[in-house]
Amino acid sequence: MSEERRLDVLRAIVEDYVRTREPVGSRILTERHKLGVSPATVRNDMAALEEAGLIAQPHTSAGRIPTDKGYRLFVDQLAEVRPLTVPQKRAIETFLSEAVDLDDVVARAGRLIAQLTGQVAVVQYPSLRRSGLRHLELVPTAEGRLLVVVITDTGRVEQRFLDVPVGMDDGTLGELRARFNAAAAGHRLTEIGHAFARVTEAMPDEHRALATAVAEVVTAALAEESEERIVLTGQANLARTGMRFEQGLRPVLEALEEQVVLLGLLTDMTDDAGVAVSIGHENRLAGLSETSVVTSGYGSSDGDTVAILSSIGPTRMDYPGTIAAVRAVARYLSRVLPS
Amino acid sequence: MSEERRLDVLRAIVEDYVRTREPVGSRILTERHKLGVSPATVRNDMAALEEAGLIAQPHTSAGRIPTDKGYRLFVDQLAEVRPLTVPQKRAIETFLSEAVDLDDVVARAGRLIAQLTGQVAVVQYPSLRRSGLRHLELVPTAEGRLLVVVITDTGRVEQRFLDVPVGMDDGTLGELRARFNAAAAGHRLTEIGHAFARVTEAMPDEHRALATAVAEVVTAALAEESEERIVLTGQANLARTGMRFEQGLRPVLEALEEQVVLLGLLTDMTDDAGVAVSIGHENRLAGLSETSVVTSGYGSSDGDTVAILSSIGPTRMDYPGTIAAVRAVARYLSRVLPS
DNA sequence: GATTGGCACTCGGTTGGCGAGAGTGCTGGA
DNA sequence: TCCAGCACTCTCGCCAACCGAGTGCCAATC
Repeated sequence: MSEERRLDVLRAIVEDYVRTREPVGSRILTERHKLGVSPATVRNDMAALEEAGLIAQPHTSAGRIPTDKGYRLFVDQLAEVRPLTVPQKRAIETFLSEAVDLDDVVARAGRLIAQLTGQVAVVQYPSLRRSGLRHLELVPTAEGRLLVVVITDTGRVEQRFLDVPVGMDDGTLGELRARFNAAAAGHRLTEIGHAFARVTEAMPDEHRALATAVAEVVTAALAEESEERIVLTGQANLARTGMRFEQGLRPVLEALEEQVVLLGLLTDMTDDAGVAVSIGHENRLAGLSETSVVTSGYGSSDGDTVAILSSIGPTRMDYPGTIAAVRAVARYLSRVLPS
Repeated sequence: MSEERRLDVLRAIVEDYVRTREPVGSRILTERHKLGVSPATVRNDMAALEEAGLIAQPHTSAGRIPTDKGYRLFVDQLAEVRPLTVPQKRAIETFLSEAVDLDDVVARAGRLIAQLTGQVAVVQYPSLRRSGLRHLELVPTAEGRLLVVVITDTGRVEQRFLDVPVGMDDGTLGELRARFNAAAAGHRLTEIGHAFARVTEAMPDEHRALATAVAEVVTAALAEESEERIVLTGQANLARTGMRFEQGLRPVLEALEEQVVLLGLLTDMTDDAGVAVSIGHENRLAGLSETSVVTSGYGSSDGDTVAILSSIGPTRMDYPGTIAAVRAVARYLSRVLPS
């Protein structure tokens, strides 16, 4: 009993099931794939594969479908890389380069992945970690409310509201802004705290509280780690024919709305710059136990993974195609994004 | 045949159908509502209502369900306002006031509406129209790429990428930034164009092109009308039991992803500061023909509608409750947002 | 020993028929 | 104008029977 042929059978099962979405039996298998053996032989192999936990049958007298473990083996050893077509690549490049600002780049990347894979795309924004302060702006809004705008040297912009005690005037604000900006110029995050402290100390007593509050907000914004935003695209794809889940769409949609948890899942998965795949129950999120997640970090110039983009679909997904799409978009993204 | 009772019957049908989600017949109607007449009489009224196109029966020998026209009449004349409970109001207030920045306010408003109505919330961001320039920042990113950050005096922040010819240095950028900021100070949008023109003219020849490009991007960003972003929340609610649509979720999800069209729908609907309801086929979007949209603008201090928030659910929705929720959140939002 | 053909068995899905229940429209009487 | 009664219609759920696909096993063959 050839071990190699058994894997051929597994590959055939996965490919057929992904395509037809129906349990595949021994007869059809021999008809559609040139295995060179009879159905009976395939049946024996199938029995062995089932013994190994790689395939299962939904009920007696139905064909076999791959288990999570089966998909795992397929992805790790059996799947062949299927590069995108040249037109596809070109489309990615032009579409991304037309982006008008940072948010737009991210949104477009999401749309690309959703389109290419026919699934849901999840893109996680660059985080602020290790950012320096480029500029600080203070904008009074409603009474007693101040909008603090922080621009980092990586090009990220953060906004924060601040409740301020009454009795501040434009002049004070202008002075405060000028001093903070001067103090922060060229400093890294770690040093900004000290620089700001010196500024607040130098302020006249009546404005000290305000200055401290602003300093706090700014450093908090810079240090904030959870300030990673998530963008979802292509949720309509969930309703496409063939996206049927045993448990229905509900757990999936709910899981996708749990942005914080989702974020954790993505960051945990993405080990380095490569593409990672998490299959079915491998996902910690219960709602995603019928789905697989394909992620890739896109790195900054210094090799660190600053953000993640991914595609989520049923475990019965086209893994080679999805992996190729995610990887391609990630690569182009690394090129376009600010270092 | 009393006209008044006929409307009572319609109201009873709408309320019952919304609650039970099942066609309602004459017998049950007389049992659950104190109409003071017999089923037979109700049947006559029902026949009249059906004649008027206000109700319909899915098939013979089934109860009646309201038509779009029936819902319209219900909303316009029959529905009683049902104010939120005090705890609900308090929850809205605290939750919104905890927002940390502008994006957060919008996100929280969406979550509130989704939660309160159990439907999908759509929030449209403030547009930039008529904004003045507060500050301009230029951040070099990847080679040949410049990030232009525009902060308006309404507290909105916009980012744009700009491809620049090689051969610019930090000094030039700094000077450019300083000059533009000085030129824009205190000017309204209409005047900024002229101010910028003077700046570019005054620049040395070798930097004139760069200056012109920046000026263009900034004015474009300020003038941009389509720069209205949309945030969706609570899509998981679509999968809740009882959100069944004849045509399935697909057209709905697809319509929700068509952000541009959706935006058009919302802006068309929202006439002024009040709450507007669009029912079923009244929506121009075919995908939303089984849904109703409840919108409210939230206004700036000068009374203009700057943005819109809305709740989308099946035509068979709890109109009084949804209207109350949307209106309440809109009101609190107007209070918190920058003028 | 691996492979194969044959065969009995299992089981899910489909079809068709039947009865119950709900609701209507209509008619005649109060 | 309202109401009670009655015949009619249609959907839904249920049950039984049937069909087909697929399996597992066994004995024969290469």
